[in-house]
Amino acid sequence: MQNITDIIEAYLKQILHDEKKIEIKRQEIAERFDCVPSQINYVINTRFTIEKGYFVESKRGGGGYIRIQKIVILDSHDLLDEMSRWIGNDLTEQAAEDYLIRLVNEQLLTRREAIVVQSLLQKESLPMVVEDQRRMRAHLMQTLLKTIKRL
Amino acid sequence: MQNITDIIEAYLKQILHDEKKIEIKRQEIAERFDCVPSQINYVINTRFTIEKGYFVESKRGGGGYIRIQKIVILDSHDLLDEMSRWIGNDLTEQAAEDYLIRLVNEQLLTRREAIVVQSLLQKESLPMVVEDQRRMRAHLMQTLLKTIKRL
DNA sequence: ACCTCTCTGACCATCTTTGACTATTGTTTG
DNA sequence: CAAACAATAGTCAAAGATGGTCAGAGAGGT
Repeated sequence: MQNITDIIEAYLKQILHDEKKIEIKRQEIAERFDCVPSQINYVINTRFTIEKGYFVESKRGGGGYIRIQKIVILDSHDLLDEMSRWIGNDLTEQAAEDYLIRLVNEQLLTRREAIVVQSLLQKESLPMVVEDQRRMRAHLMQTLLKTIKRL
Repeated sequence: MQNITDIIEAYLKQILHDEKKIEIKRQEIAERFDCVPSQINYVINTRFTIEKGYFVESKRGGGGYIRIQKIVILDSHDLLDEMSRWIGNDLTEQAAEDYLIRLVNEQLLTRREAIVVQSLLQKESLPMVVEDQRRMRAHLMQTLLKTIKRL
């Protein structure tokens, strides 16, 4: 626990223990721990990832900030990872529908949510040649799986 | 929330909470918050857009004013049609988010649904050049609006 | 030595603030 | 009434204020 990364990590987690969400200014934290600002990005990228159960938002410019909140990781995390692996970067419309049905059955999505997503993944919504469509559909589904983790 | 833009935004919205329409003088507001007049234009252009559900009118010259009102579209079918028209075939990520927030406020989508859709419309989910991205995003949003009608 | 994790800094992206210049409308004057 | 003047608001580009990225240097362990 001697390196700055660990120290900053501990500092932030200690605050998160009390508050369910914190908002920091990158520059301020960097000054407080006497390091370069990008160090804060490193801490966040290695210690506050979605896999570790954190959701991070930020804004640049005047009045900018970095916001971190703890999220609940679903039990079905493994299912999502597996699906992600199965899908890879190619997905047909039928397969997409099957996956969505599965997600609804697992109660990871509501029926309405599945309908919305399905409509966005159907070929009519993806105006491009079929191979691109399938790649695009896979890409969108991958995004969905990631998003579900923080719902 | 220390930047002037957010402060002025909050001030105006707080008034709009009680009055359904406000009329301000640009110079006056600028003085009250000790900023340049064009700052007020910035606030209006970024925080009181049509996507966010505001209608702004103004007049120059003696007795000039800026009038802001919250747009109320009672019939949700009409709202969806209006949005569809506003969007056309070009949509930025920020505008998309604003529309989704609006849909949530109008209770046409749940928060979760909006988050899912937003994640699918963000640039990371649309691997193509920016112009195509915007066209694609508009296309997907149009699909969404159509889908909502039959949910 | 080699590998992995950490740290740094130059450069990039985005949002905000400012001010000079422009456009429009109302009022006064010749 | 037209021209000048006054009073507003709009536009836009540059500067300021943040946060993000990435490649390479540094440090610690095997």
